[in-house]
Amino acid sequence: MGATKTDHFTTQQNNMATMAKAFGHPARVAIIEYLLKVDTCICGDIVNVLPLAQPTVSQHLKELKNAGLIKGNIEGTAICYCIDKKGIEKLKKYFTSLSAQLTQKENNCC
Amino acid sequence: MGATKTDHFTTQQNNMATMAKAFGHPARVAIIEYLLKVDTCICGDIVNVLPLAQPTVSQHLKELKNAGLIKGNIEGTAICYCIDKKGIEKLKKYFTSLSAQLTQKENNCC
DNA sequence: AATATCTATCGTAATATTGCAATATAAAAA
DNA sequence: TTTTTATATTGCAATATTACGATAGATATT
Repeated sequence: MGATKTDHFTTQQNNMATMAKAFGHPARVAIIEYLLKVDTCICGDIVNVLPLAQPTVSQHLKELKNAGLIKGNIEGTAICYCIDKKGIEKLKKYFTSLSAQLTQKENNCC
Repeated sequence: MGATKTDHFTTQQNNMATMAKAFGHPARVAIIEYLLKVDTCICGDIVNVLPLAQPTVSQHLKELKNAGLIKGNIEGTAICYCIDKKGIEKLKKYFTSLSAQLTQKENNCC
């Protein structure tokens, strides 16, 4: 085996997993944090900032894009990448909800 | 190759990636959601709830534990698993912060 | 047109993950 | 003590991920 059994879980669960998975690599965390830091969206310098080769960075960007965490527009010869707020918002809402439910429960037997 | 280059990123970035990665599988999302749903912490029935074999579930539980997302106490013959609030809280804070920073910026060129 | 620049894709090697059967471990019940 | 019950570990096969060199495509610049 080796393939995830996505069929057996709900769409929501799979969606959450996909987004979280995209965040599950330090390089992609670094990319998001860099995109947040820089003022402009013209982000042709991501490769220079990361300690990884250009094809590797390109691959990570693709995954972030597929997960709905960043958007990419063609801007002349360069590509303009920026964070997709919707994706971050979904993650925020999910964990905020989890946290709130936990506080309500207070079943701390552990 | 194939191994993540953790050395080149900050501890915080690696920590975030580790926690997010633990959430990056629908079975583990389902486990967290189940632990949240049930009232008690005595969770010997996780295996019966999931569409996966016992060793597979055990492995997923181990990963969630290593990532600091659940806690496990020995409770006689069964093991008492429950959510580790600290972990969820960290994720919540991180994404809440990201979201807040995004709202402040408003540099929506995309 | 030729060149330079930026990004994507392909191909491939190294490593990690997923999943399960078989087995081990440990405590409760008989 | 033997058996049952619950969970962990081991070993292995299938698949996915990570990383990069080589190369392709597309737009600026000369």
